[in-house]
Amino acid sequence: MSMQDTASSGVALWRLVADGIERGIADGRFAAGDKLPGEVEIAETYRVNRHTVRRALAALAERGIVRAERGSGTYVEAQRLAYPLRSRTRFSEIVGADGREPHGRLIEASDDVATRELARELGLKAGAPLIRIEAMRLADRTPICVSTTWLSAQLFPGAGDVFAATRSMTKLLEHYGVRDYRRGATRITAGIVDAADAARLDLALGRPILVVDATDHDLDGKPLVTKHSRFAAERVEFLVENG
Amino acid sequence: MSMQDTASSGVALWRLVADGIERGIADGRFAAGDKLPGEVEIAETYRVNRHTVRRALAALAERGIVRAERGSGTYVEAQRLAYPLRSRTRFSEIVGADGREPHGRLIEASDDVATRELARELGLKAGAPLIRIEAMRLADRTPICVSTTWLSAQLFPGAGDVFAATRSMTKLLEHYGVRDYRRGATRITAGIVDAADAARLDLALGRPILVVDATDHDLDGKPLVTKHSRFAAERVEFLVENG
DNA sequence: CCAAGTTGTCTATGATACTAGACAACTTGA
DNA sequence: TCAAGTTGTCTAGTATCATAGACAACTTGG
Repeated sequence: MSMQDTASSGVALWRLVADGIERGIADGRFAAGDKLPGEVEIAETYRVNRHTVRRALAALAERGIVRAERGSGTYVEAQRLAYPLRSRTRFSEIVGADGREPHGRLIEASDDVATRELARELGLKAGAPLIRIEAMRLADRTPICVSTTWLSAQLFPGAGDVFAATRSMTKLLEHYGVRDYRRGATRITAGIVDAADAARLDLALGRPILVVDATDHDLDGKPLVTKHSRFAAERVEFLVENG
Repeated sequence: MSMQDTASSGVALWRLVADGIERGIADGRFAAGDKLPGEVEIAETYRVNRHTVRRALAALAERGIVRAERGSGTYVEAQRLAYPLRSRTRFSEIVGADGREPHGRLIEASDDVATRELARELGLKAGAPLIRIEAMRLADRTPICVSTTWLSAQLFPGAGDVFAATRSMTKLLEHYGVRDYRRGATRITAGIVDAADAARLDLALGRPILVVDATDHDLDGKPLVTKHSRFAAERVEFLVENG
């Protein structure tokens, strides 16, 4: 990359610096509100030009993770999104309650057939036609999670197009006459982001994710959709209420 | 990166292609000796210029993973290094037996103090002075593992310098009069490569590693060194003899 | 031998990445 | 008020990244 590199790795220097700083924030070395070291000092620790540091900080500022104040310093903005797990969980409401702006984005919609596990979750027979929606959710400009959602193709024909238009699962269900729904049991595990999700979540390489599997039901308890979501672990914390 | 990218990710296109191909090899989609698709076909599947594919293949060839034959095609060279786990395990012998050239490289040597666990492994008291050696091992030009080795600073004064000169743990021990040694119990687990090791192992992002913890003893059973090694899982397979 | 398909090499162009130095604009604390 | 430290902006030069097209050199199968 730079002149000094003996062999280019294919990863830009500014990205390495940005990942390093983001990691420092994720690890708690820099807390929300903290002042980062000066650009010159960061440049010295990473042994790069100050402009390269500025590129890295600009990328972080673009995502709302840090905020530069001229003459004063650069400060950490990032805060983990508090994500309460209740039976009535709406992404847009959670993000809005945090004072941030929710966004949805469709990655891909395709036809699929139910595996035995999916069929059990959705109360269908194995092999039943499904619609698979791959989507992404952001708070302000920071990607929060990628999720794969399956719905019955018979109950929700053309669901992919509806989601593309509304970019909201709640509105999609409304479109088919579902006025309210509840989340059933939620399974949470952890893992490491794979290459595809890393690119989508704009996540530093090799970082942990929270994996959430859940099925939403209507008020009669009939399964509507089942989801497999991957959250950037460093950008969210799940809150489980006791009692 | 490219003109078509809306936002540059900081990772070069050729690196994404190279990682994709290496992943294909690691996953077994391309076996050793197989012919890869033609450069034009690869360029189409990744939607990049043929020259970008050539850059990716050159990087893989540089590491001995593929081999190009003019007029014919590009073939997979990579083969997992068979790594027998015996009480008498010498990296250089294993690699040599595979017809490849072993290399050692010192990353860092520093002073350290024994944690309770390290002290127990080495038969010392907690807080005892240690020397910590961070080293890397390669077969031909492919990195195989990164390992952290701890030795007693009292038994092996200046061990860091000796390792830097000899680049071999066996020779280091010989330097202090240890003629032979045996490996004790070996603990194997798996994990995901962290950012630092990923860079050192030149490993595609988010890939699994084999984690090996072991302590070497002299012939009287006295602990000499204890190691924490991280192997690129896709480049090695451990062989455990039964009986 | 020939045609098709492969890798190797060349030239060319434009966009990015990184470094370097200088100075402006601003904040903070003494 | 002033000096020191901070971020913001500008110009400039070199190297890398990626694309594009053309053709050479070679292998393979018929």
